[in-house]
Amino acid sequence: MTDERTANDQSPWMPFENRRRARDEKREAVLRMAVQVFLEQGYHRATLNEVAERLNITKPALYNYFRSKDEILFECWALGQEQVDDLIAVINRSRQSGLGKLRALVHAYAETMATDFGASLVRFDPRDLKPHNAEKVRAAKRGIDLTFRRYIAEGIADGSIKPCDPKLAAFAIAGSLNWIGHWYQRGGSLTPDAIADEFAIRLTDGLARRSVKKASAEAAPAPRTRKPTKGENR
Amino acid sequence: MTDERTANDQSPWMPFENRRRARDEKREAVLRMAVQVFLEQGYHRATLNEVAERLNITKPALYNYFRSKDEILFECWALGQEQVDDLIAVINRSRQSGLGKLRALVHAYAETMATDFGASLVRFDPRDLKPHNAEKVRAAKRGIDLTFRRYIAEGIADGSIKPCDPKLAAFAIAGSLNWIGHWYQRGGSLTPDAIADEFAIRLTDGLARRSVKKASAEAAPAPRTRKPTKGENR
Amino acid sequence: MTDERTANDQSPWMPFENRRRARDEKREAVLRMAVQVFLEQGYHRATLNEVAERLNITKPALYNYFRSKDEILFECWALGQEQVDDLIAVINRSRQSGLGKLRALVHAYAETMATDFGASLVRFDPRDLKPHNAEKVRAAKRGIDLTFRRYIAEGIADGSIKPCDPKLAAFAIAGSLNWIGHWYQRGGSLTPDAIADEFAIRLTDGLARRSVKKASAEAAPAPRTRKPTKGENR
Amino acid sequence: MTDERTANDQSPWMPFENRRRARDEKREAVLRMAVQVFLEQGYHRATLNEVAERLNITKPALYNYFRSKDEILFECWALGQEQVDDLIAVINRSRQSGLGKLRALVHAYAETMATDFGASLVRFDPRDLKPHNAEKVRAAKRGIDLTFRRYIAEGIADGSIKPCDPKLAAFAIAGSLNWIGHWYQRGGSLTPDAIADEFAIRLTDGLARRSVKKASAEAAPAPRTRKPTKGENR
DNA sequence: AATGAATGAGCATTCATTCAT
DNA sequence: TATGAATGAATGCTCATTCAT
Repeated sequence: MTDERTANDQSPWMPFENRRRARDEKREAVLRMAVQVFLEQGYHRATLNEVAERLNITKPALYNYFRSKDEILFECWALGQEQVDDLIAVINRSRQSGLGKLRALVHAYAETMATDFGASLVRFDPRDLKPHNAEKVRAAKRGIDLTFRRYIAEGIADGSIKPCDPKLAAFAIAGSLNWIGHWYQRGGSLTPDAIADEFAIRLTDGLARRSVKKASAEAAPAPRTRKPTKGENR
Repeated sequence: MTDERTANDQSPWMPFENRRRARDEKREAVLRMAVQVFLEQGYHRATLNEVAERLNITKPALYNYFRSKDEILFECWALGQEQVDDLIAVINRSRQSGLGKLRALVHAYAETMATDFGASLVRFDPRDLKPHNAEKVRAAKRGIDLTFRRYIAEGIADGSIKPCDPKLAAFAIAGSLNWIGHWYQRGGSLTPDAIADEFAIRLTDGLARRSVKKASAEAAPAPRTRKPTKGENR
Repeated sequence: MTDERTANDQSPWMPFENRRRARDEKREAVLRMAVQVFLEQGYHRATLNEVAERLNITKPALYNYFRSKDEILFECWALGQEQVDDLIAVINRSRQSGLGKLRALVHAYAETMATDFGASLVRFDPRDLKPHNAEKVRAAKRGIDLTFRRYIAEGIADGSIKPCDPKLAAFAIAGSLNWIGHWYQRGGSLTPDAIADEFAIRLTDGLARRSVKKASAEAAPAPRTRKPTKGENR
Repeated sequence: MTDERTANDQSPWMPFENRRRARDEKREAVLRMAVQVFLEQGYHRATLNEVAERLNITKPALYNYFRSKDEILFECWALGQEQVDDLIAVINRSRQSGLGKLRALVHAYAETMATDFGASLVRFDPRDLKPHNAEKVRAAKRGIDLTFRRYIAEGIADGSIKPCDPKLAAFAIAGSLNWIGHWYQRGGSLTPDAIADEFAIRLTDGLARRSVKKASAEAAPAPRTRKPTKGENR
């Protein structure tokens, strides 16, 4: 923590840059500690004192970086959301069948759920946020849900996924994944990657026109289709 | 103590019975209102005042029926757990394949998740309870999880379920189901029964040695998506 | 509780008398239990529920006999005060020297302090009473104090007591005695009578123109320290 | 408050010192006010609000210095106990006969009883404390009692005190002294010093092998520790 | 940028007391 | 007379937030 400070004193050329970097680093450090404490104890039972103490600072110091406890909560969520947004963006850019995209999303999302910020997406309660932010959260959740549905619809359209109700299928899959955020614990017998692998298969196998096992046994190349326009999914 | 009272009246055991029944009814009314408020606002944001006011009584009156806020929380959970215990007991007594039991459990559990007390099983935080009760909750959760795994293992043993890791499969299924407690809202477009039907198929189809569709296609020429005869699932 | 009731029903001839007697007996029973609980736990920590439960009745039942908790407290005190008043009345009527009266008072007061109602004289706080009653208590306390002083003054006048400041002497003696109410416990190694004997000597010996020891040594060749015939002390 | 700032510029280690001192001073101020309110109204009737308001702060501010109401009570008691411990330590170090030590203790203890913190030793109820602290209090009380007994026993051994039962003698003396804490009021006609003088003589005269009066009459220089003149009061 | 101190708002809980039965 | 139920009043305590330094 004091490292940046000293660094700052030693490099007077870019004091501003350094300061801002130091500030951002501290901000992040707060979030990393906060998300941990919030997950560990629950948002309401967790106190800012606890967060501050673990950072070896005092409570009011937190207010240099955040305006309120719920803003901290929101930022924790936002970091997790950012991860998901990125991961969706990558998949969106990829050229795969609907099933392929769905599997990629399941895999990546499962891994995310095993991180602190990822878990914060499903273990924090939007009602603890200011209405303004709560709405952002709800919108983002809807967005993720729609992405699941879209991939499924794409898969149905391109024949990689058996016809089904995308809405309920998405709920089922998302439920399994979100639940990871509740039961996964670091240091358990399962690595996030293993979980992700397993879920990517299991959750989509029932939907696949050809199950993974059979498909790979037959060595049939994954059916590829064009990417349908968004309008088509809806 | 109440003997003179009862003896005094005409129906010796009625008044006492009546009193006790009235008391139990009120206790339950409190729980029904409390679970509603707790789900609606979240345990910490909800105040006993709110619960009491909605019941047209005053806060201290609640203490005639419960010793503390967290005891109310626990009792809400307990009512939900009771439902699940009952439902598992019934399935345990039934003579079905592992797959059959699993499907029956999925169906019944899904329906339970759509009730207030059912949702309280997954939306309340055991850490809000006294250690004593928190442990009971955790034990019960473990119990449910083990039931899922057991049915799967049975299914693998009797050939109705494809070989797989019961632990992860159980997590995946339970996750989907538990998530219902988070998104289901009364008055939505989906009835609990419809959800339960759909989940019973979808979540188990991937595990079944023969998928529902194929199996029914072979057995009966009526390809059903949504609503198979209930008898079939169970 | 029901005993009086039945007795009442069986002897319809004097129902009124019986009722009143029963009522008074219950009233006293309440006071005996209350003083015990109050002493044991302290007035504020003690609840009427506790008192009632130990009597196998319910809290509101107490209100048939007393108007308020502090009235119970006052009545406990009053019973103790009555004892002291009686005991002073007896001594006042006796024909003794001032020293003799003082010793008699010390002895009797010490014994009283070892009773529940006696202890209530010094262990309850008048500020817990309604102003009306608090004033009665204070007046009575002053009365006792004045009695001590009067006996001392009488003793000085009649030569049985060495000249001294009656006020401070009374304080010193009363203090020792009152303190008994704080430390005495039933079942301890000292009997109330033994304590009373000892205090009667010790607290007055310093005041006596002739100490007990010397006096008795002159009168009788049996030097006694601990246990003179009761008659002698009084 | 501005003091630290100025001091800060001049002496680097001052501000911390100053802060701590300021804090300690405030803590003490709280205790001084609290003991006053507690004595005045009784612990249970006194509210932290009252204490805070008299200090021109708000209730929660008190929690910067103490963890709970009963901790404040305990600290009040502790300050008084400290005084007594010190005073006993001094007497223990002195070279006097048992009688001399006893008289010194009586005198000093009497004076202490006329202070707020001294009175708190006997007017607060250990049962209002957490078990942990209550035990400390009881142990300390036993310690004081034993000190009285020890001095008496020493006196008997060295011949300065007439043979007697140290236990009861200690009770009698301590009772008189403790009672001071109940009746003494600032602004009364008696000064603490006068009371102490009087009690030191009166309470020990009965025990002395030679009474003060006689002894001084015989021209034996009274072995005095604390307070020579004022013979008039005696 | 950081801190000690203070505050305001809120909430669970307790308990004497009342009342209808 | 006794009870179950309900209430009002009060209070200790917590904690996010602010402010002067």
